[in-house]
Amino acid sequence: MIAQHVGVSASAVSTVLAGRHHERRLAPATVEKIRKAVRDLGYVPNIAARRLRAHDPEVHHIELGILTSFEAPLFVVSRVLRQVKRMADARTGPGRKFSVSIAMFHAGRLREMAGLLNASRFNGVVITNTLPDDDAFLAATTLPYAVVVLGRRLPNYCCVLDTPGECGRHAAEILLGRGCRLPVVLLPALLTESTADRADAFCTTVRIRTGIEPARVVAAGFAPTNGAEALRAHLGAGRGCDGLYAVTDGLAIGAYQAIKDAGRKIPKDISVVGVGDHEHAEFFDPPLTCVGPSNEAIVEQIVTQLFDLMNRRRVKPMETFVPPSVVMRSSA
Amino acid sequence: MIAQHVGVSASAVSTVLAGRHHERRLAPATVEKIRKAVRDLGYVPNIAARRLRAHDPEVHHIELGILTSFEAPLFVVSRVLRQVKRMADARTGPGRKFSVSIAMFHAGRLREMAGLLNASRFNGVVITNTLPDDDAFLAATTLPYAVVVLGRRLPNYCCVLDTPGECGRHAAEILLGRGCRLPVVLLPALLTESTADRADAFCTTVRIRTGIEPARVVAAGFAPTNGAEALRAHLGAGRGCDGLYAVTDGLAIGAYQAIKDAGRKIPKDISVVGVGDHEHAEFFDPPLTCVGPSNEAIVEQIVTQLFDLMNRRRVKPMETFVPPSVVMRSSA
DNA sequence: CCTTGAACCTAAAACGATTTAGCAATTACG
DNA sequence: CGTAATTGCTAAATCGTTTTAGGTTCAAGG
Repeated sequence: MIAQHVGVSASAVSTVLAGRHHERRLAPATVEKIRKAVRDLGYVPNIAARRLRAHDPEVHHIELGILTSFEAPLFVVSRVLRQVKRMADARTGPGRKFSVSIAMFHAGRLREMAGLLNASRFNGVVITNTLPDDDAFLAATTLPYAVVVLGRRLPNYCCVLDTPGECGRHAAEILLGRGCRLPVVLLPALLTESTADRADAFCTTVRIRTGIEPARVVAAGFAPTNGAEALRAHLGAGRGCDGLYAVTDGLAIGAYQAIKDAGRKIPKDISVVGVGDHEHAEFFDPPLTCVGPSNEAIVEQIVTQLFDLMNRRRVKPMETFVPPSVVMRSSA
Repeated sequence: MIAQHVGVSASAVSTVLAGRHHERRLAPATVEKIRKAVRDLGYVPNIAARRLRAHDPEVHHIELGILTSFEAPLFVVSRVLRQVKRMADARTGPGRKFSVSIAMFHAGRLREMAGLLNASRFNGVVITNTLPDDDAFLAATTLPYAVVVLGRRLPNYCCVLDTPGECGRHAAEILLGRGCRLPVVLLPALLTESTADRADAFCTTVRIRTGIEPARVVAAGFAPTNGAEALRAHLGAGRGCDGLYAVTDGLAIGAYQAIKDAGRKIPKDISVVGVGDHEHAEFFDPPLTCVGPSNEAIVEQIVTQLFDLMNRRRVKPMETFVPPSVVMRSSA
């Protein structure tokens, strides 16, 4: 304990910090001295020690984390969280409690997250929204606890992701089915593995079916503004578009605005297909047709695997592919 | 350690669980025996103990949490998180690291969150989206660490919230200013302190200015569907509406749909004012005029106060009122 | 002067994991 | 056969806090 360097006491500090100096009859002068020392030294109690000391040996505390990057939207993450919490609640009892939390890392800097390597923060984690650097880090070190990776393929972990190539293919088929001749794909500059896969599969499918190479409109980021800007530039330059696949719903929102501003109608002039990663895709105007991860199925898989790993009912890494869900609404 | 009850070993278990049995030359038979015991007993390592042991005494680890209810949307929460993280990063150095995470509680059951009372989970927290039960709990026990409460008034904590009455008043003035004669407020059945305040202030202002009592349309929940349903019923019953204040953007989204389905135009037939708690209010069609918490200002206040509390530069509870931000867009 | 009680503070154990140093038994080597 | 090396494991220290039991000093009461 730092404070005894200055003051003359040891466990009195604890008493003061807990605000129990009255019942323990510490002299007001001592209390003040301790408070001052605490303030001057910028003392920060060690949470791990407190927790170790405070916990009831009869009850096991299980710590679960959902790890995502700061930059990513929280829609899917929050669904995972709710499902994890549901399963945790079902398994909670006397002698068994869970804490579930969301922890964030700067995209590409997962390795810097404290307690990840030495297993001193979580009993189990779901990791998602990683960038290639993070994937490399994960691939290089097998974390010694329950880990499920969402949306990436890593040989040393349990991975859940939508069937590669399927999203893009379905999206292409929907647009071609509506008779589109000038399909366009709207994608962010910084590609994650899944967005890249969607765009590539889309282009490949269109090329194979029609011989046309779809235009790739690149947005500066994931935000609606970025999507609007990029598509506005494309339409403004007079380059054709009668069908749009936005690899992220955020981009689709922006695209809607650009399309409407250009005086075009959805879906009459331009059909739009999104991905379904936005909470309110159903309430866009018109409601957004989506081809994308089947969130319920994916979340279900993730959580099942996480708990299986923790119970050591499953030990080998495996890849689980979940076929995409197709939700036809009126935008295409 | 549980496993030595069964096996014959003590710290060998640790070795096996860390996967270091090769470098420590444990006999394969022993390893298997330990693995089996671990599996059979459902052993869960104690995170607090690991962390206490693992941490470098030279570096202080500060744990910050954003506590919100499962039921609430994460938009504002994620903004708080990002700002907290930014300030934490600025203060990080050798000898000083931060972890920031979001932890959720079931609305009304904050008291059940582990480690809250005995300060064994966080060095500082921001608490938001509480229900009256949670508020009562907080008011009854002063948590002995840095706490900032967002959106509620509690005498024993630092509270940050938008100026009471202002949001509803501004919203009313905007709608009346557009000449609305039949103002309506759309609100959820389960009222939080802030939504109730918005609705009440709105009604009061309208009544004072015009003598009219606005219709209160009550939605079953916070989701767009709830808003759409409620407003559809209202419009369907032939009850008038030429101006709408939705106390939550989720409800506004639903309202948009109901209004459009009824063949009415926004803002020509019905002006709509929202709150600005949705990430993409700007991209609604038409863009949503918002009167609501000035998120930047509030987040700024929260985070400043949190760090001040942790440094003990501020000790007394205080209420901070942030005037609402008004963002005029085309929906009203 | 001795006893008692109050006031104020401290020593030490405990929480559960990891790791270092080292012990005991066996095998290899000269 | 004696010594050294290897194999396979354990005892004990350690991390930082809280709490229990108890110690010391001083004043009051007899």
